[in-house]
Amino acid sequence: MRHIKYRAQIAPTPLRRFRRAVLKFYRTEGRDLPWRRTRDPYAILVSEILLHQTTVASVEPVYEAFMAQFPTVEALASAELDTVKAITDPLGYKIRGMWLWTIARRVRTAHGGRMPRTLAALMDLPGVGRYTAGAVMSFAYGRRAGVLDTNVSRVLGRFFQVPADGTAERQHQLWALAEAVVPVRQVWQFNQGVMDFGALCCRARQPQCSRCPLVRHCPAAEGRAPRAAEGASSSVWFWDA
DNA sequence: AAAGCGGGGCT
DNA sequence: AGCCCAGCTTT
Repeated sequence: MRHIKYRAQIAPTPLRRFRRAVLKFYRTEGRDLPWRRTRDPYAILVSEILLHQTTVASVEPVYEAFMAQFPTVEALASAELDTVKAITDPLGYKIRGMWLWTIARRVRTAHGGRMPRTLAALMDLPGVGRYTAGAVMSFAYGRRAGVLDTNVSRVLGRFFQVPADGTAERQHQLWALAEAVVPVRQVWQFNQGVMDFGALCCRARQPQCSRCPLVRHCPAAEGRAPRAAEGASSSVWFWDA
């Protein structure tokens, strides 16, 4: 077997349980964020780039200001770079203003003014990696693409017991999982939900296991709460396909 | 595989 | 003082 791609195979029960819990979590506790009120791929992309290694609370006002001043990709393409950077620089990672401006100009010149519609075309844009491209595919276009950010990495790593070494192999496994767990329906709600679940419940520090719907089935919650007596292990394995 | 980007928030 | 934050690009 040549050119083998890893695929994650997850036992059906933990997978379904995980999906159900995430979707319910989003219905009941999901955050109301400005970039969740639109399906405009341009607006989604702007939000995602501003959110790189930056907290939601910091991004919110900047996103509002950015969209007010540059409501369309054409508006951004026609703007002076300095006016863009004036808005985005305070967030840090100051290259992002240049990225957004360059993206807009490239969309105008190379894509006829329309946002790219495929994962590959999106990833070809400066500052757009696999996460951001997947976010646009699922949040703007409703496509079944995986998203792996710091939240999803932590949640999947814990629940599906991916060893927390900093290796490329771990990243590989996490990406395979991130794509495998996305349900066929309710892609948007699920991907938003995993991130909310990670941000609000399965947090990096002081995870809220006591109010976690999955605590009885989570290997990482050992000692934090009673485990289910049987069938609790979320077996995950990988093989060449 | 590792470094660099970066300011803000929270412990 | 240290860790974390809806990552990506460059050595």
